[in-house]
Amino acid sequence: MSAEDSELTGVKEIARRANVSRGTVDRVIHNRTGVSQKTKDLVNAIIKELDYQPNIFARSLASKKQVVFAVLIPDVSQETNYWEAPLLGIQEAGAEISPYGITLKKYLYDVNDKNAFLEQIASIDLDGVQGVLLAPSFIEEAANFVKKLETRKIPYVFINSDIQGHNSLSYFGPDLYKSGYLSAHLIKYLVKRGEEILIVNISQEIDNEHHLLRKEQGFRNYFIENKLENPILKIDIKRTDYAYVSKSIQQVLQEHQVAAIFVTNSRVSTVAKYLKKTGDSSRVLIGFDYTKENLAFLKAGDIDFLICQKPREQGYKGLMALYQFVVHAKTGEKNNFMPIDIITSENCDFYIN
Amino acid sequence: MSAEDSELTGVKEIARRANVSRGTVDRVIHNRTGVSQKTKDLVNAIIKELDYQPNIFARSLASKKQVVFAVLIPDVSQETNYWEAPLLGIQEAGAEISPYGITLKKYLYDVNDKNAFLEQIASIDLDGVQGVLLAPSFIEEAANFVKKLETRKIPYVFINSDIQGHNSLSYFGPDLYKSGYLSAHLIKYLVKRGEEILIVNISQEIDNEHHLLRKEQGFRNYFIENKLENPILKIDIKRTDYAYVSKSIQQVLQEHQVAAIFVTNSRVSTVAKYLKKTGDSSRVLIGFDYTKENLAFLKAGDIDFLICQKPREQGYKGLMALYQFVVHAKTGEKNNFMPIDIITSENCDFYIN
DNA sequence: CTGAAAGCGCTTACAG
DNA sequence: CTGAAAGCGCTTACAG
Repeated sequence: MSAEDSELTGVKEIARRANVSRGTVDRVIHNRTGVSQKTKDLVNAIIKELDYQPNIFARSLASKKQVVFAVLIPDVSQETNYWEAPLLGIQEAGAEISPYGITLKKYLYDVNDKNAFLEQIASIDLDGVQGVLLAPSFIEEAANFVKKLETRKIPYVFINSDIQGHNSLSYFGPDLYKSGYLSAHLIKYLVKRGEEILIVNISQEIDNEHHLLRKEQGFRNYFIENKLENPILKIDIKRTDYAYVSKSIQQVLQEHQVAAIFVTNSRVSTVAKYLKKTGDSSRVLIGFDYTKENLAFLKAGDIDFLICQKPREQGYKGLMALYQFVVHAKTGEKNNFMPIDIITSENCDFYIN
Repeated sequence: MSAEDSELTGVKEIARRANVSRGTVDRVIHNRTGVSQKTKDLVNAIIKELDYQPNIFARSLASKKQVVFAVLIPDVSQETNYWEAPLLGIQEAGAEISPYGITLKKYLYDVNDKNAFLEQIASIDLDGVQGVLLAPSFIEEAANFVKKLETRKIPYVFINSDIQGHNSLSYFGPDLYKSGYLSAHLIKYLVKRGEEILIVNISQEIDNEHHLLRKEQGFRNYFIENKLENPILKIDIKRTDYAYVSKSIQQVLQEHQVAAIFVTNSRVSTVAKYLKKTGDSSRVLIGFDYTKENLAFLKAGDIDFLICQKPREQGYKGLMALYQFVVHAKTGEKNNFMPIDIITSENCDFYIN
């Protein structure tokens, strides 16, 4: 029995059937050069017929090659500790898979500095990298980078936001459209008929394909689909410092009677800070992310709702997906949208990323 | 360099230093019999000195032994599909670790039938089991079982609820006290001063150490700590069928002016069904778990809040903890309390276990 | 383009 | 109580 079983599987059996050596089978399996097309075809046919699954224990034992994954995400900044959470998830997954010979190389960049992003990309030595986990903060630049990865056949996974039309292994992050849509749903409960609503995009990078705009679109479409007639204003603020943001907000609020403000990212704390200063807390304020700044304003009642989308889990699952693919040749779902958690001052103490 | 490195590690090096064979080192590592105390001590000292970490690839390649985990949880019943979620998480983790030679054996029991629980326990062949994941639904019986596991040195992990004072490897589930506490916090917002509140425990098993009582305690303590003067009634219903539950509820509601009802488990749908039938929707109703029955009543407005505690994740993480310990000798946190998610009709469509 | 042999770091019989 | 040898299923050099 067991002798029979063992004959029916493994490189040895493939070699026996193909009448070649195990070395040659190995060459075919790993797509190495130096095998005649004829032998290659034969071996591949047998591999298929046997539904051969390599023994990953034997493989990693024999090949002392280390698998290296590059991680390209924003650094924690003074303005926000948002990226602490994905990094934590990445480190958690990294610790879990380190016994299998996987090493991480981290490339952290300033989310407000496109050049820093490009510099980090340039500093990655792709020769030694079997996979990349990245947050494509700068869309055009990230798109160029992943094109390079594709030609080199290096798999990559997006977290936090994705770039549509690219061939990533998978994506772990919000369904941007839906989070905007849900925000609108929440705000609907809190404004009266006809009251004005303000959408605020705060980012140095706002262009046609930016992901904030996909949230905005979801938000607007909720009102359209539900035939709600509240006027929707919007303002794009292209600097993130408090002075600039507060001035911009002040201006709009002077000119309009705004009942609710929807900030499309974690910068909501900057707006909250301004509103708190004016002492006017009559407006509803909704934004994103469980950062420590936002949390303080949420607890103080200056922010009404925070929408969170499992930043830790994005990092954890993103890296695991890369591992499953590279080491076990397993592919999961391509798009993995995180749940949309609604955090209020009531449940915030119990929230876990 | 590399020759030097390889000399400094592994069984081979330990054997060399101890002046014994690799076989003997192996015997010591696995605590097998047939080694003199002197040799044992010497080898152990060297293992410690070298901080020896076995190569799990080589180990599983050489030892064709399969690792088996037993999973002992309730079956999905007609009354509730709650246990679908933990099972899903367990299967997910099972698929992830199956390449490492881990097999699961599932023992599902009827949550209303203590004998079924005992029968399943009896049918587990502990000789072939390296770890157990269990939900200790029947406390005394489960306690006896884990005592047996302890004498046999088989590690076990609790999910969903734990038994205090036992030496489980870890626990993944709610902080029962806190979920009761948070429920009280929510209800506080929804009742007026002095209005009566009803606590409902529905379970065939309600005794002094039952976990529903820990929720009740958290609930009561919130009111005490915050010096709220709402009268709190409570009723223990020891059968789970609709006819019996509805009659019990009817009786209390006839005698008391109840403004809010807190059901301490997923049976809240049974209460919702009754209230819906009476056509009286003036009372606030809070309960637990994202079952399909509860969800329907939540959407219809018959249940106001559901508290959920990541049932899928409990299963997933519980099994992974067992794996990490048995295969990698890694121990994590002992108590892993799940976040307390508040589900309303607004966000229920976006909830993920 | 291909094969034969050694080796990865363990465990498993078997022999004494 | 202990050791020498073979083997797990792959990959890696080396030789031709």
